Amino acid sequence: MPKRVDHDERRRQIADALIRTAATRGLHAAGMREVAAEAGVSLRLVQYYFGTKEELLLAAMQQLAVQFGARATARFREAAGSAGPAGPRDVIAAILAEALPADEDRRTFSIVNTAYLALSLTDPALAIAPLVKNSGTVNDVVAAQLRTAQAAGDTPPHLDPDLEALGLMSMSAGLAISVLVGQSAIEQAQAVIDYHLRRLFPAEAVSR
Amino acid sequence: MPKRVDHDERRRQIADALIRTAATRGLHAAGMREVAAEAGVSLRLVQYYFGTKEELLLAAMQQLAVQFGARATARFREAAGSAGPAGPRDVIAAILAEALPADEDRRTFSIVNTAYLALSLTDPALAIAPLVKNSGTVNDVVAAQLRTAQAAGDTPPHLDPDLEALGLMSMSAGLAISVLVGQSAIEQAQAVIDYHLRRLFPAEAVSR
DNA sequence: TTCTTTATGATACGAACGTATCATCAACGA
DNA sequence: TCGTTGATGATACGTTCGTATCATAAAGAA
Repeated sequence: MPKRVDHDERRRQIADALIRTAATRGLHAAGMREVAAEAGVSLRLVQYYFGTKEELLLAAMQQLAVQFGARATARFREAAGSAGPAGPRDVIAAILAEALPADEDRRTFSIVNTAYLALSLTDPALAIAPLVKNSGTVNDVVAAQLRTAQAAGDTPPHLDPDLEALGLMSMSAGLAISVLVGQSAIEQAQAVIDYHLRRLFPAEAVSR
Repeated sequence: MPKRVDHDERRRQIADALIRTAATRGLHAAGMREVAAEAGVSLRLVQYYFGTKEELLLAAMQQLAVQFGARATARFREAAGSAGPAGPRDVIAAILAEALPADEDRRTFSIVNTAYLALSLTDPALAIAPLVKNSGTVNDVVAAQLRTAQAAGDTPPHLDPDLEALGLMSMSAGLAISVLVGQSAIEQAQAVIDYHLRRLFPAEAVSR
């Protein structure tokens, strides 16, 4: 076999170029030619790894979800530090903070994620199922963490974990958009998040 | 003067056709030809009333905001009924309920509004300013109503009106998207809204 | 009637897009 | 060395889009 090349790595590079382009010029404006130029490869190669644009869009969407999960995990692992495993509050706080456009990378994620969301609402080719599944999984994780916290006595037992999880994640998504359009500052968004975290975990102090 | 025709009314009809088309096939896919067909007029007439597509997009965006305001106003006027003027809770509940895709009309609004939001993030031609201004105005109204309720003793004084208003509106927007993608049911979204309304107005009972 | 406005029809142009099709070159394992 | 695979280049096809340009018909106030 000649010329060993990591196909998955190449696909990731090209998908990253799409995400970068979509963050600045829009998802619909990110054409095959522009993605190729952003990735530093030829148009022919983009066609080589992704036969169709739809295939490229789907791959980039999935990659976006993977990146988010990895970053959130890394964040609450770091938050826990050497103090044993990460507690429910650390996990939830990490997920919520990761969804806010605090820096350039997360801003890119929020923009492209919003673009995919809007596109999925009307474009049947872009399956809405995986997007919902990813978001639903995060939702379930938050709800499970709340139940754990309730069992430990850190969260008031009268709260509905599923409803609170849905409310938290929805608020986080809404706050991200609010910050993106410049309607509110990132500090305000984080303040709202912190306020509701204090409401859900009244016994513990606010970290950071 | 020959042939009296209400220009504003015609523009409204065409803009409505754009909104209807954008709700089903997407905002970027809503071309001049398709809008003309949806409105039942010729392509030439669309060009006649809106010289540019950008002009049409801006007009439809503004119309979307006007429709939302009118519907929210009508809703809390009806909620108040003959029992004098509408209270702060009625106003806030009406705004939040109006933002949820409970029926076909409101679903259309949510879809197209989300599409505009995503498009504004990357398209400089579509001024983000009016969109932020509209959303910011609603935010201020909610905050003002909260302050009024605090003065009347219906809302706990330790709450920050601005932060609560931002959180409420953001959560409402996030819930709308959650319902649109089918992640959560409209009843769940309304339950989350009701829960937070009870938190903000603990003395009053839940209406409807 | 006459003139201006409203509206339609039939195209046409240039640009951009996704996609496809040639040939060609470099690299590396067998 | 040889053959397979990765990668590039140039280019072309068909479609769709926004926009522009003709001419023309209907309708109502002056």
